[in-house]
Amino acid sequence: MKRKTTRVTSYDVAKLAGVSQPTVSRAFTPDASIAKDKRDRVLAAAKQLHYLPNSIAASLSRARSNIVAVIVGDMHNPFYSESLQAFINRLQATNRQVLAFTVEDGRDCDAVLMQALRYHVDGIVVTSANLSSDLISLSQEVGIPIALFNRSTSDPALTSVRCDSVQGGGLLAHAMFAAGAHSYLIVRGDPQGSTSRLRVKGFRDALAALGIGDGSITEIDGGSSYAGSYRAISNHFASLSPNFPDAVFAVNDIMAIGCADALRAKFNIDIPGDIMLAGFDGIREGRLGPYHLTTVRQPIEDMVTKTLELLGREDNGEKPAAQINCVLPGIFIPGRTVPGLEEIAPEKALEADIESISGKN
Amino acid sequence: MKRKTTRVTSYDVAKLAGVSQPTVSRAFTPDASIAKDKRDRVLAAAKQLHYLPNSIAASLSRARSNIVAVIVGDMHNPFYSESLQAFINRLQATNRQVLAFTVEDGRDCDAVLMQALRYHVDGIVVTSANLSSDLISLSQEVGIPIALFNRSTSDPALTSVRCDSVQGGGLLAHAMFAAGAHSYLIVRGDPQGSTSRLRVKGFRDALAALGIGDGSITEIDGGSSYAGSYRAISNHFASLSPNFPDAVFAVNDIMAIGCADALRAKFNIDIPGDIMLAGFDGIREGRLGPYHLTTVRQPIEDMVTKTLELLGREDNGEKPAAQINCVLPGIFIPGRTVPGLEEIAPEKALEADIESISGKN
DNA sequence: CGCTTGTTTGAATACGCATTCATATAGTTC
DNA sequence: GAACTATATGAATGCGTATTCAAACAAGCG
Repeated sequence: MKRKTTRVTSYDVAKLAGVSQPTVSRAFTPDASIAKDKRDRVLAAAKQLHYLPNSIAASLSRARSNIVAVIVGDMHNPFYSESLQAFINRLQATNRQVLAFTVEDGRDCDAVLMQALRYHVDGIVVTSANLSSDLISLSQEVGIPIALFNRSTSDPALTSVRCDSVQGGGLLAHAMFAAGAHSYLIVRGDPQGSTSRLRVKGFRDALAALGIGDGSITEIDGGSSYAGSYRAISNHFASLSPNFPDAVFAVNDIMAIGCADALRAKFNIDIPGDIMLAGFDGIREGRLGPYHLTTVRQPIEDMVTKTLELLGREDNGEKPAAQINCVLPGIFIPGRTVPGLEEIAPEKALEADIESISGKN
Repeated sequence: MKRKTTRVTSYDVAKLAGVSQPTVSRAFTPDASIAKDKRDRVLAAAKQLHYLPNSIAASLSRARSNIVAVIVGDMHNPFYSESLQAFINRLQATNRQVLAFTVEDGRDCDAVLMQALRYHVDGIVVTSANLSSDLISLSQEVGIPIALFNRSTSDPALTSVRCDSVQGGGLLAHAMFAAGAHSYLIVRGDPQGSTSRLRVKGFRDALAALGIGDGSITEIDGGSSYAGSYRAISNHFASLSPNFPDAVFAVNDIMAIGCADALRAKFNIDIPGDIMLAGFDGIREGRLGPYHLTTVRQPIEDMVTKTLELLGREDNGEKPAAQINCVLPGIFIPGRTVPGLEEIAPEKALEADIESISGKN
């Protein structure tokens, strides 16, 4: 006796409106060839019967689901929940749906990717997760395009969109150097991912060009998380005390925040008075009062735009001749964790920060 | 010449394995009645052909999609992105997918809800959004259950799960009173939603019972956001100066954080030395070093469990006799924004906070 | 008026799987 | 070995839509 609500189908509507089923279908298709009066009759009948076109059936029939899968890796990093949010908003605006997946840290995203493939989604966005080449070729086989978001890849079968980590790292190095830093500490992230590596590279290369030798730069492993960085920098500074570096570069904002909290709580360090600090990503949390992180913002909106454009292009069968690795420049955001950078009046900057944290409410 | 990848179907696999199509279907169904050797043959053939069962087709055939829609209202409040994350994790673990939607602040979620209904999802979770009664009855008509998350409702057609705002508000009132507060400021949230109203009620009722009269309590409107609260409390305090209240209760954590930032930046107020502060929700941001908010945590995991249980129950046709409004108690989290509450050793509390911010990385 | 062009329409069918039902096979019991 | 029972299998069908395709019709033109 389950689900006695016998579904209303397009046939029911057709009967009531005195037309055929295909006509009902056409009535709900924007550019279909159908007489205005018929469409009106159909829509009226549909409303009367509470008819809702079944998108599942439509997907099957059209061999196109209007669904995009978004696989998010590190949901503990606000950058990725901001990204997910951006994807949802954008896709929703173009009448597509988001099938959302998460992958536990370190777990392979293969199982999850498989799920997405089964739904014959129009495309798959993979964020901060490592996928096996088996799955990549499977997706090729099935004909579902995959795009990496904020990850680069050497696999020619994959499209990727990311922010220019090298350039961004360089911007921060220049800022800290200009502010007078002599000795540097780099707090690395996930050694697996390309992102951390490239940011560090950009940072170090720029310092090298400025004449800062390797002897003035130390690297420690912050595990890509708040807690990891908090602990890593605590341990490191404890062993160093009181010979601290002038500047700390954490490869992302959430780690920089962890560093800030640790330095203040455990070593009573003033930022930027005693030590300057920079992050990367431009997450909203970095704009909170106690931080005002100097950072490089990833242009999320543009990256989302580009990602969806590339996915759509592939989906239309336009196989790119060469691999597409779209790299967008990062945007330097002067904060208060590196001295001498207030380009806008402090009060203005504060206002902007406040707005950026919670939209236009 | 689009999409020349002619899909591999169960028929192709059947042919290769030398069985019928239903046998292929059974091979992929866990508890189906099928001989082991056949299943192996089928699975081998499937692998060889890169066959992936088409979940869309299965949904259509089974009249059950294994998809749950989650509609999130205020994505700028981390509580909701944490909730979304919890839903994704939980559903994924039970082999179901999440179709994620967002609703702009203030916009009606009707259009979005309609989309969800069209996909014939198994259930819809609505978070922090207001839906019209038209849509509610439509969902009834179509037979798709809806559950409200962190929202209560008087509509008997709806199921809801939320945290006990009244009890939680009371807990905070007691804590602040015990810490010696005499005059109170309440920063309200969205006047539309029940959540803010009930938290304020719980807070005020408890204070009244403790002998604090209305004359000692002021309310201002914080607009439910960081920026709104920041500005509201700034304006209010500017007009008050220097006669400030002893205690500020913001109806949610993100607002409390906004208050903390404003009080510190604009009035150089020490928390809790000069003024104590409390929030509500238990978001991760509240555990960051500069805040350590005293708050009431919503038991998200339990709430998610309960929500899905209720959705599933309805989906199986078990129409509840009466409306179900599940209310779970909030958990008092002693922080450092109300004095005298460190029940655990400070260092332990700090460790716990650090972990809670970024999982077990 | 005959012809062509263009627009609507409905009959038929495909999409890919799950399920029902009837049949066939293997296994059990007396 | 007959009479059952349990288990496996395949033929046929349904899920609800979109899309052919051909027929019907209206309009435009010489």
